Amino acid sequence: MSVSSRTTVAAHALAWMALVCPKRPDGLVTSDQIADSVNTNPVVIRRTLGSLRAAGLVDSQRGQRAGWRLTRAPETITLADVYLAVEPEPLIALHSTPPNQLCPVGRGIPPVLREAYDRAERSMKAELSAVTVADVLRETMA
Amino acid sequence: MSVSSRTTVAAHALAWMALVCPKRPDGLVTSDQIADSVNTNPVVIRRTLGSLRAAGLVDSQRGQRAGWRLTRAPETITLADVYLAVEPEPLIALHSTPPNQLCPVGRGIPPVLREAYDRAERSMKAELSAVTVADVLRETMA
DNA sequence: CCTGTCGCAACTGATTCTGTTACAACAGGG
DNA sequence: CCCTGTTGTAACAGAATCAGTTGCGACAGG
Repeated sequence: MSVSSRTTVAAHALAWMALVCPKRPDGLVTSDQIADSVNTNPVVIRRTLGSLRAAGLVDSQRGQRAGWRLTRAPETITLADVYLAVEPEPLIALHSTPPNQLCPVGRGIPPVLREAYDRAERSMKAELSAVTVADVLRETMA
Repeated sequence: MSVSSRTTVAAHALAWMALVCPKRPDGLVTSDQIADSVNTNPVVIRRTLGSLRAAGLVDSQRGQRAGWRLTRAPETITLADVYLAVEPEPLIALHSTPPNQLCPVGRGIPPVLREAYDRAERSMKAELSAVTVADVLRETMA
């Protein structure tokens, strides 16, 4: 199975905010407006941006002047930051039920695979960290 | 979401075969025996090994002398080969429904993200290709 | 013909994801 | 002090996928 599309939705939302927020007097955009570009439901956007807020990438206001805002310059937000904020699970899953502990392979293999998987995941994240939201927006508009 | 445990099941099966097959006169093991080490159902093993057979990593015989056998030395089978054989999907999914084509971000962002994701996936596979089934078995038995 | 295993289809229950509805909480404007 | 528009969040639906299971035909040797 693939990793869910949450990273894509989050990256899209951030790129759109990087484009639009500077044009607004208060720098705020609503989940409805973002949802219109991503073509999904505002609640999906609020859920995803909620994870990004927990990671410190955006913040939100309630009330009459409600909306969302970037807390960092788009040049300083990488796709690795986005991925980390919305995908807490390890990239590759181990056994769904523990293997046979009476077998030396079943007993010994989980940590070995875990370590190899973790190296692979770190390598993937390193590649993602080479691309910023500003890069994504620039290439998107080109 | 995480990538499914199929890679883990496949790697476990191959490591177990690398350990056990040499001890058998005909070099064959059954899906039942592998399932006992992985602690799952033989049909799950046959499904997974079926993908590995399609990738040329193992083969199988039917009839009275039925069973499975490695077609390559474990030193030449990497975790990238295993992953490739059992996980056809791209690592990170794009939008589940196409974004708004009337928005420049919605129109332009999918290929930009796709390319960044593909670089990340290649980097992950490169790391996986540094580990062979023989490595996994050796570290598992240590 | 008998036996043991593969091959494969079909089904189940659990899980997860995306999308949706509903509504309270909130903050400012009038 | 109410009105408004948005966030925050719970709850639910439908679809997809996964791991596991059952059943049975296909097959190849003894």
